[in-house]
Amino acid sequence: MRAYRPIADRRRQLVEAGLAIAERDGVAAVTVRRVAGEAGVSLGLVSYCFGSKEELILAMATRIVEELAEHSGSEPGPDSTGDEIARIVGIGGVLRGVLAGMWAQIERTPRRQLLTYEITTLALRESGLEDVARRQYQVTLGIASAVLDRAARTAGVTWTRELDEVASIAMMALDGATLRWLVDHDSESALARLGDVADLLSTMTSPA
Amino acid sequence: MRAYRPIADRRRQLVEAGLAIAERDGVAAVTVRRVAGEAGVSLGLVSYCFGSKEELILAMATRIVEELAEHSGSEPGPDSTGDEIARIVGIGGVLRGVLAGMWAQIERTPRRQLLTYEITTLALRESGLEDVARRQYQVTLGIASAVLDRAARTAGVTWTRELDEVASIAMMALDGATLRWLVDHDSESALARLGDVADLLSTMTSPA
DNA sequence: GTCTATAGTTGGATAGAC
DNA sequence: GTCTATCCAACTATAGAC
Repeated sequence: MRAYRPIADRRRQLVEAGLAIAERDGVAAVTVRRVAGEAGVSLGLVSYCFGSKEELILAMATRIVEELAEHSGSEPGPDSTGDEIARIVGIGGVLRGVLAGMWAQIERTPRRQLLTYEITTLALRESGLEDVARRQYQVTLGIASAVLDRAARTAGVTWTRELDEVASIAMMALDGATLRWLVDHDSESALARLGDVADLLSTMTSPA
Repeated sequence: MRAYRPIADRRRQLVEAGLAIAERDGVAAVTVRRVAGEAGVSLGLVSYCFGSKEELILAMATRIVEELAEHSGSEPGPDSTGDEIARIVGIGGVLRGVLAGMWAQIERTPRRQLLTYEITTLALRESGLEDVARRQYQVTLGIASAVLDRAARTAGVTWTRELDEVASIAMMALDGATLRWLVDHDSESALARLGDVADLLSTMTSPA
Protein backbone atom coordinates (compact mmCIF):
# COMPACT_ATOMS: atom_id res chain seq x y z
CA MET A 1 0.00 0.00 0.00
CA ARG A 2 2.05 2.84 -1.33
CA ALA A 3 0.75 6.23 -0.27
CA TYR A 4 0.84 8.37 -3.38
CA ARG A 5 1.16 12.04 -2.65
CA PRO A 6 1.78 15.02 -4.94
CA ILE A 7 5.41 16.03 -5.06
CA ALA A 8 4.85 19.44 -3.46
CA ASP A 9 3.41 17.72 -0.37
CA ARG A 10 6.35 15.35 -0.23
CA ARG A 11 8.79 18.23 -0.50
CA ARG A 12 7.22 19.97 2.47
CA GLN A 13 7.27 16.74 4.47
CA LEU A 14 10.90 16.07 3.66
CA VAL A 15 12.02 19.63 4.37
CA GLU A 16 10.31 19.32 7.73
CA ALA A 17 12.11 16.05 8.41
CA GLY A 18 15.42 17.56 7.34
CA LEU A 19 14.99 20.55 9.63
CA ALA A 20 14.15 18.26 12.54
CA ILE A 21 17.41 16.39 12.03
CA ALA A 22 19.39 19.59 11.50
CA GLU A 23 18.07 21.16 14.70
CA ARG A 24 18.73 18.02 16.67
CA ASP A 25 22.15 17.03 15.32
CA GLY A 26 23.38 19.77 13.01
CA VAL A 27 23.33 20.29 9.24
CA ALA A 28 26.25 17.89 8.84
CA ALA A 29 23.98 15.13 10.12
CA VAL A 30 21.46 15.76 7.34
CA THR A 31 21.91 12.96 4.82
CA VAL A 32 19.49 11.79 2.19
CA ARG A 33 19.30 8.52 4.06
CA ARG A 34 18.47 10.00 7.45
CA VAL A 35 15.89 12.34 5.99
CA ALA A 36 14.19 9.40 4.32
CA GLY A 37 14.28 7.51 7.60
CA GLU A 38 12.94 10.45 9.62
CA ALA A 39 10.09 10.91 7.18
CA GLY A 40 9.43 7.19 6.92
CA VAL A 41 9.83 7.04 3.16
CA SER A 42 12.16 5.10 0.93
CA LEU A 43 15.65 6.35 0.20
CA GLY A 44 15.29 7.20 -3.44
CA LEU A 45 12.18 9.27 -2.90
CA VAL A 46 14.24 12.08 -1.47
CA SER A 47 16.47 12.22 -4.52
CA TYR A 48 13.39 12.08 -6.70
CA CYS A 49 11.80 15.04 -4.92
CA PHE A 50 14.87 17.25 -4.85
CA GLY A 51 17.13 15.94 -7.58
CA SER A 52 20.15 16.32 -5.36
CA LYS A 53 21.00 16.77 -1.74
CA GLU A 54 22.10 20.32 -2.45
CA GLU A 55 18.57 21.17 -3.57
CA LEU A 56 17.18 19.71 -0.36
CA ILE A 57 19.51 21.84 1.75
CA LEU A 58 18.57 24.90 -0.28
CA ALA A 59 14.89 24.18 0.35
CA MET A 60 15.60 23.80 4.08
CA ALA A 61 17.52 27.07 4.19
CA THR A 62 14.75 28.85 2.33
CA ARG A 63 12.18 27.46 4.76
CA ILE A 64 14.18 28.78 7.70
CA VAL A 65 14.11 32.28 6.28
CA GLU A 66 10.38 31.96 5.67
CA GLU A 67 9.75 30.87 9.26
CA LEU A 68 11.86 33.78 10.44
CA ALA A 69 9.56 36.16 8.60
CA GLU A 70 6.39 34.37 9.78
CA HIS A 71 7.23 34.29 13.46
CA SER A 72 7.84 38.02 13.56
CA GLY A 73 4.32 38.67 12.31
CA SER A 74 2.58 36.41 14.81
CA GLU A 75 4.43 37.81 17.81
CA PRO A 76 2.62 40.44 19.83
CA GLY A 77 6.12 41.74 20.21
CA PRO A 78 8.08 43.35 22.96
CA ASP A 79 7.09 46.72 21.56
CA SER A 80 3.61 46.43 22.93
CA THR A 81 4.66 48.62 25.82
CA GLY A 82 1.71 50.81 26.70
CA ASP A 83 1.91 54.48 25.93
CA GLU A 84 1.63 55.45 29.59
CA ILE A 85 4.39 53.10 30.62
CA ALA A 86 6.54 54.36 27.76
CA ARG A 87 6.26 57.89 29.11
CA ILE A 88 7.40 56.76 32.52
CA VAL A 89 10.40 54.60 31.52
CA GLY A 90 11.42 56.86 28.65
CA ILE A 91 13.05 55.83 25.41
CA GLY A 92 15.88 54.17 27.33
CA GLY A 93 13.49 51.89 29.15
CA VAL A 94 11.48 51.15 26.03
CA LEU A 95 14.58 50.18 24.09
CA ARG A 96 15.79 47.97 26.92
CA GLY A 97 12.40 46.30 26.84
CA VAL A 98 12.58 45.88 23.07
CA LEU A 99 16.00 44.24 23.12
CA ALA A 100 15.02 42.12 26.10
CA GLY A 101 11.96 40.94 24.21
CA MET A 102 14.00 40.03 21.14
CA TRP A 103 16.47 38.31 23.41
CA ALA A 104 13.76 36.30 25.11
CA GLN A 105 12.69 34.90 21.78
CA ILE A 106 16.29 33.96 21.00
CA GLU A 107 16.84 32.29 24.34
CA ARG A 108 13.66 30.30 23.89
CA THR A 109 15.00 28.64 20.73
CA PRO A 110 18.69 27.85 21.21
CA ARG A 111 18.79 24.98 18.75
CA ARG A 112 17.15 27.04 16.08
CA GLN A 113 19.70 29.80 16.65
CA LEU A 114 22.58 27.38 16.36
CA LEU A 115 21.08 25.95 13.20
CA THR A 116 20.70 29.42 11.75
CA TYR A 117 24.42 30.10 12.26
CA GLU A 118 25.28 26.76 10.72
CA ILE A 119 23.17 27.63 7.69
CA THR A 120 24.87 31.02 7.48
CA THR A 121 28.37 29.54 7.46
CA LEU A 122 27.25 26.86 5.02
CA ALA A 123 25.79 29.51 2.74
CA LEU A 124 29.16 31.27 2.76
CA ARG A 125 30.81 28.10 1.50
CA GLU A 126 28.41 26.49 -0.98
CA SER A 127 27.95 28.42 -4.18
CA GLY A 128 24.31 27.38 -4.52
CA LEU A 129 23.37 29.09 -1.25
CA GLU A 130 24.90 32.47 -2.03
CA ASP A 131 21.67 34.40 -1.55
CA VAL A 132 20.49 32.57 1.57
CA ALA A 133 22.71 34.40 4.04
CA ARG A 134 21.89 37.75 2.46
CA ARG A 135 18.17 37.06 2.73
CA GLN A 136 18.58 35.98 6.36
CA TYR A 137 19.96 39.41 7.19
CA GLN A 138 17.47 41.17 4.99
CA VAL A 139 14.56 39.57 6.82
CA THR A 140 15.87 39.93 10.37
CA LEU A 141 16.92 43.53 9.72
CA GLY A 142 13.45 44.23 8.40
CA ILE A 143 11.92 42.86 11.57
CA ALA A 144 14.32 44.77 13.81
CA SER A 145 13.67 47.97 11.88
CA ALA A 146 9.92 47.62 12.28
CA VAL A 147 10.19 46.94 16.00
CA LEU A 148 12.61 49.79 16.62
CA ASP A 149 10.56 52.22 14.56
CA ARG A 150 7.46 51.35 16.55
CA ALA A 151 9.41 51.68 19.80
CA ALA A 152 10.47 55.19 18.92
CA ARG A 153 6.91 56.20 18.07
CA THR A 154 5.64 54.71 21.31
CA ALA A 155 8.20 56.65 23.31
CA GLY A 156 7.49 59.81 21.35
CA VAL A 157 10.94 60.24 19.86
CA THR A 158 12.50 60.10 16.41
CA TRP A 159 15.69 58.43 15.26
CA THR A 160 18.57 60.75 14.47
CA ARG A 161 20.14 58.03 12.32
CA GLU A 162 18.87 56.02 9.40
CA LEU A 163 16.56 53.34 10.79
CA ASP A 164 18.61 50.73 8.95
CA GLU A 165 21.77 51.83 10.76
CA VAL A 166 20.05 51.60 14.11
CA ALA A 167 18.67 48.16 13.32
CA SER A 168 22.09 47.04 12.14
CA ILE A 169 23.66 48.00 15.45
CA ALA A 170 20.96 46.12 17.32
CA MET A 171 21.43 43.04 15.13
CA MET A 172 25.20 43.19 15.53
CA ALA A 173 24.75 43.11 19.29
CA LEU A 174 22.11 40.38 19.20
CA ASP A 175 24.23 38.19 16.92
CA GLY A 176 27.30 38.61 19.10
CA ALA A 177 25.31 38.03 22.27
CA THR A 178 23.64 34.92 20.87
CA LEU A 179 26.88 33.33 19.76
CA ARG A 180 28.43 33.95 23.14
CA TRP A 181 25.38 32.69 25.01
CA LEU A 182 25.29 29.49 22.99
CA VAL A 183 28.73 28.84 24.43
CA ASP A 184 28.44 29.97 28.06
CA HIS A 185 24.65 30.16 28.65
CA ASP A 186 25.17 33.23 30.84
CA SER A 187 21.79 34.89 30.33
CA GLU A 188 22.31 37.56 32.94
CA SER A 189 25.50 38.89 31.38
CA ALA A 190 24.03 38.76 27.89
CA LEU A 191 21.04 40.82 28.96
CA ALA A 192 23.26 43.32 30.76
CA ARG A 193 25.33 43.86 27.61
CA LEU A 194 22.21 44.28 25.50
CA GLY A 195 21.03 46.82 28.05
CA ASP A 196 24.19 48.82 27.47
CA VAL A 197 23.56 48.69 23.74
CA ALA A 198 19.99 49.87 24.35
CA ASP A 199 21.49 52.89 26.11
CA LEU A 200 23.72 53.50 23.10
CA LEU A 201 20.71 53.35 20.80
CA SER A 202 18.79 55.77 22.97
CA THR A 203 21.51 58.37 22.31
CA MET A 204 20.49 58.14 18.67
CA THR A 205 17.05 59.57 19.29
CA SER A 206 15.68 63.02 19.94
CA PRO A 207 12.28 64.17 21.20
CA ALA A 208 9.76 64.28 18.35
CA MET B 1 61.82 5.35 -0.28
CA ARG B 2 59.50 5.87 2.63
CA ALA B 3 60.25 9.01 4.60
CA TYR B 4 60.11 8.00 8.26
CA ARG B 5 59.24 10.84 10.58
CA PRO B 6 58.39 10.89 14.28
CA ILE B 7 54.69 10.90 14.93
CA ALA B 8 54.66 14.35 16.55
CA ASP B 9 56.07 15.83 13.34
CA ARG B 10 53.49 14.01 11.28
CA ARG B 11 50.71 15.25 13.51
CA ARG B 12 51.78 18.83 13.00
CA GLN B 13 52.03 18.32 9.26
CA LEU B 14 48.59 16.74 9.06
CA VAL B 15 46.94 19.37 11.27
CA GLU B 16 48.43 21.98 8.95
CA ALA B 17 47.05 20.15 5.92
CA GLY B 18 43.66 19.82 7.59
CA LEU B 19 43.50 23.50 8.40
CA ALA B 20 44.44 24.38 4.83
CA ILE B 21 41.50 22.35 3.55
CA ALA B 22 39.17 23.68 6.21
CA GLU B 23 40.03 27.31 5.42
CA ARG B 24 39.66 26.71 1.71
CA ASP B 25 36.51 24.58 1.62
CA GLY B 26 35.09 24.38 5.14
CA VAL B 27 35.32 21.86 7.98
CA ALA B 28 32.79 19.62 6.25
CA ALA B 29 35.33 19.14 3.46
CA VAL B 30 37.91 17.80 5.89
CA THR B 31 38.04 14.04 5.38
CA VAL B 32 40.79 11.66 6.29
CA ARG B 33 41.28 11.07 2.59
CA ARG B 34 41.65 14.69 1.58
CA VAL B 35 43.99 15.43 4.45
CA ALA B 36 46.20 12.54 3.35
CA GLY B 37 46.13 13.82 -0.21
CA GLU B 38 46.88 17.41 0.81
CA ALA B 39 49.84 16.28 2.89
CA GLY B 40 51.01 13.81 0.26
CA VAL B 41 50.93 10.81 2.57
CA SER B 42 49.05 7.55 2.39
CA LEU B 43 45.51 7.27 3.59
CA GLY B 44 46.00 5.10 6.63
CA LEU B 45 48.75 7.25 8.02
CA VAL B 46 46.23 9.83 9.14
CA SER B 47 44.24 7.27 11.10
CA TYR B 48 47.47 5.98 12.55
CA CYS B 49 48.49 9.43 13.75
CA PHE B 50 45.16 10.44 15.23
CA GLY B 51 43.30 7.22 15.89
CA SER B 52 40.09 8.70 14.58
CA LYS B 53 38.90 11.62 12.52
CA GLU B 54 37.39 13.16 15.63
CA GLU B 55 40.84 13.38 17.21
CA LEU B 56 42.18 15.08 14.09
CA ILE B 57 39.43 17.70 14.22
CA LEU B 58 40.09 18.23 17.91
CA ALA B 59 43.77 18.77 17.17
CA MET B 60 42.87 21.26 14.45
CA ALA B 61 40.51 23.15 16.74
CA THR B 62 43.14 23.26 19.46
CA ARG B 63 45.69 24.57 16.98
CA ILE B 64 43.35 27.38 15.97
CA VAL B 65 43.03 28.52 19.55
CA GLU B 66 46.82 28.38 19.93
CA GLU B 67 47.34 30.49 16.82
CA LEU B 68 44.78 32.94 18.14
CA ALA B 69 46.86 33.38 21.27
CA GLU B 70 50.15 33.57 19.34
CA HIS B 71 49.09 36.22 16.86
CA SER B 72 48.01 38.57 19.60
CA GLY B 73 51.48 38.50 21.10
CA SER B 74 53.32 39.17 17.85
CA GLU B 75 51.14 42.09 16.87
CA PRO B 76 52.51 45.55 17.63
CA GLY B 77 48.82 46.18 18.13
CA PRO B 78 46.52 49.07 17.49
CA ASP B 79 47.11 50.20 21.05
CA SER B 80 50.53 51.55 20.19
CA THR B 81 49.02 54.98 19.94
CA GLY B 82 51.56 57.45 21.20
CA ASP B 83 50.94 59.16 24.50
CA GLU B 84 50.86 62.60 22.90
CA ILE B 85 48.38 61.51 20.25
CA ALA B 86 46.26 59.84 22.91
CA ARG B 87 45.97 63.13 24.75
CA ILE B 88 44.78 64.86 21.60
CA VAL B 89 42.18 62.35 20.42
CA GLY B 90 41.03 61.47 23.93
CA ILE B 91 39.75 58.13 25.13
CA GLY B 92 37.05 58.16 22.46
CA GLY B 93 39.61 58.41 19.69
CA VAL B 94 41.88 55.84 21.28
CA LEU B 95 39.06 53.32 21.59
CA ARG B 96 37.98 53.90 18.01
CA GLY B 97 41.56 53.22 17.01
CA VAL B 98 41.69 50.08 19.12
CA LEU B 99 38.52 48.62 17.62
CA ALA B 100 39.59 49.68 14.12
CA GLY B 101 42.88 47.88 14.67
CA MET B 102 41.18 44.71 15.83
CA TRP B 103 38.82 45.01 12.90
CA ALA B 104 41.68 45.37 10.44
CA GLN B 105 43.12 42.09 11.60
CA ILE B 106 39.72 40.43 11.16
CA GLU B 107 39.20 41.84 7.69
CA ARG B 108 42.62 40.65 6.68
CA THR B 109 41.72 37.01 7.39
CA PRO B 110 38.14 36.39 6.26
CA ARG B 111 38.58 32.68 5.66
CA ARG B 112 40.11 32.19 9.07
CA GLN B 113 37.18 34.03 10.64
CA LEU B 114 34.67 31.88 8.81
CA LEU B 115 36.54 28.77 9.86
CA THR B 116 36.55 29.95 13.46
CA TYR B 117 32.75 30.26 13.42
CA GLU B 118 32.45 26.84 11.82
CA ILE B 119 34.60 25.39 14.58
CA THR B 120 32.47 27.15 17.17
CA THR B 121 29.22 25.71 15.85
CA LEU B 122 30.84 22.32 15.46
CA ALA B 123 32.08 22.47 19.04
CA LEU B 124 28.50 23.14 20.15
CA ARG B 125 27.40 19.94 18.46
CA GLU B 126 30.13 17.37 18.99
CA SER B 127 30.56 16.24 22.56
CA GLY B 128 34.32 15.81 22.21
CA LEU B 129 34.81 19.50 21.45
CA GLU B 130 32.88 20.86 24.41
CA ASP B 131 35.80 22.89 25.76
CA VAL B 132 37.00 24.26 22.44
CA ALA B 133 34.39 26.99 22.10
CA ARG B 134 34.86 28.04 25.71
CA ARG B 135 38.61 28.30 25.24
CA GLN B 136 38.10 30.31 22.06
CA TYR B 137 36.23 32.94 24.04
CA GLN B 138 38.61 32.73 26.95
CA VAL B 139 41.59 33.51 24.72
CA THR B 140 39.99 36.23 22.61
CA LEU B 141 38.53 37.89 25.70
CA GLY B 142 41.95 37.81 27.31
CA ILE B 143 43.46 39.56 24.30
CA ALA B 144 40.68 42.14 24.17
CA SER B 145 41.02 42.78 27.90
CA ALA B 146 44.75 43.38 27.60
CA VAL B 147 44.35 45.73 24.65
CA LEU B 148 41.52 47.69 26.27
CA ASP B 149 43.36 47.96 29.57
CA ARG B 150 46.41 49.32 27.83
CA ALA B 151 44.25 51.73 25.84
CA ALA B 152 42.79 53.16 29.01
CA ARG B 153 46.23 53.63 30.56
CA THR B 154 47.48 55.31 27.40
CA ALA B 155 44.57 57.72 27.41
CA GLY B 156 44.97 58.33 31.13
CA VAL B 157 41.59 57.01 32.19
CA THR B 158 40.28 54.10 34.24
CA TRP B 159 37.42 51.76 33.52
CA THR B 160 34.31 52.25 35.63
CA ARG B 161 33.26 48.68 34.84
CA GLU B 162 34.95 45.33 35.28
CA LEU B 163 37.51 44.99 32.51
CA ASP B 164 35.94 41.67 31.58
CA GLU B 165 32.56 43.30 31.05
CA VAL B 166 34.08 45.94 28.81
CA ALA B 167 35.96 43.33 26.79
CA SER B 168 32.79 41.26 26.50
CA ILE B 169 30.91 44.17 24.99
CA ALA B 170 33.73 44.76 22.51
CA MET B 171 33.80 41.08 21.57
CA MET B 172 30.03 40.96 21.20
CA ALA B 173 30.25 43.82 18.73
CA LEU B 174 33.23 42.37 16.87
CA ASP B 175 31.56 38.97 16.55
CA GLY B 176 28.34 40.48 15.26
CA ALA B 177 30.20 42.78 12.89
CA THR B 178 32.34 39.96 11.55
CA LEU B 179 29.41 37.67 10.85
CA ARG B 180 27.59 40.43 9.03
CA TRP B 181 30.67 41.44 7.07
CA LEU B 182 31.31 37.89 5.94
CA VAL B 183 27.91 38.11 4.30
CA ASP B 184 27.80 41.62 2.83
CA HIS B 185 31.49 42.70 2.81
CA ASP B 186 30.44 46.23 3.70
CA SER B 187 33.59 47.37 5.49
CA GLU B 188 32.57 50.97 5.80
CA SER B 189 29.33 50.21 7.63
CA ALA B 190 31.02 47.68 9.88
CA LEU B 191 33.63 50.20 10.94
CA ALA B 192 30.98 52.86 11.53
CA ARG B 193 29.06 50.54 13.85
CA LEU B 194 32.22 49.63 15.72
CA GLY B 195 32.90 53.34 16.08
CA ASP B 196 29.53 53.74 17.77
CA VAL B 197 30.42 50.92 20.15
CA ALA B 198 33.74 52.62 20.86
CA ASP B 199 31.74 55.66 21.92
CA LEU B 200 29.64 53.47 24.18
CA LEU B 201 32.78 52.04 25.75
CA SER B 202 34.23 55.49 26.32
CA THR B 203 31.22 56.28 28.53
CA MET B 204 32.50 53.51 30.79
CA THR B 205 35.67 55.36 31.69
CA SER B 206 36.52 58.23 33.98
CA PRO B 207 39.67 60.38 34.25
CA ALA B 208 42.32 58.64 36.33
C1' DG C 1 57.71 2.70 15.79
C1' DT C 2 56.16 4.01 11.18
C1' DC C 3 53.45 3.19 7.39
C1' DT C 4 50.28 0.78 3.64
C1' DA C 5 46.99 -2.32 1.54
C1' DT C 6 42.53 -3.62 2.24
C1' DA C 7 38.16 -4.38 4.54
C1' DG C 8 33.78 -2.73 5.78
C1' DT C 9 30.51 1.07 6.28
C1' DT C 10 27.83 4.86 4.83
C1' DG C 11 26.87 8.04 1.46
C1' DG C 12 24.19 10.11 -3.09
C1' DA C 13 22.18 9.20 -7.46
C1' DT C 14 19.61 6.50 -11.05
C1' DA C 15 17.49 2.98 -13.99
C1' DG C 16 13.56 1.14 -14.09
C1' DA C 17 9.05 -0.77 -11.61
C1' DC C 18 4.31 0.54 -10.77
C1' DG D 1 3.66 11.07 -12.14
C1' DT D 2 5.21 8.59 -8.03
C1' DC D 3 8.21 5.55 -5.94
C1' DT D 4 11.92 1.64 -5.06
C1' DA D 5 15.67 -1.63 -5.76
C1' DT D 6 20.20 -1.29 -6.87
C1' DC D 7 24.57 0.62 -8.15
C1' DC D 8 28.79 2.90 -7.41
C1' DA D 9 31.61 6.33 -5.16
C1' DA D 10 33.68 8.08 -0.93
C1' DC D 11 34.49 7.52 3.59
C1' DT D 12 36.83 5.65 8.17
C1' DA D 13 39.30 2.24 10.55
C1' DT D 14 42.35 -1.74 11.05
C1' DA D 15 45.22 -5.82 10.27
C1' DG D 16 49.38 -6.53 9.08
C1' DA D 17 53.87 -5.25 6.24
C1' DC D 18 58.29 -3.06 6.82
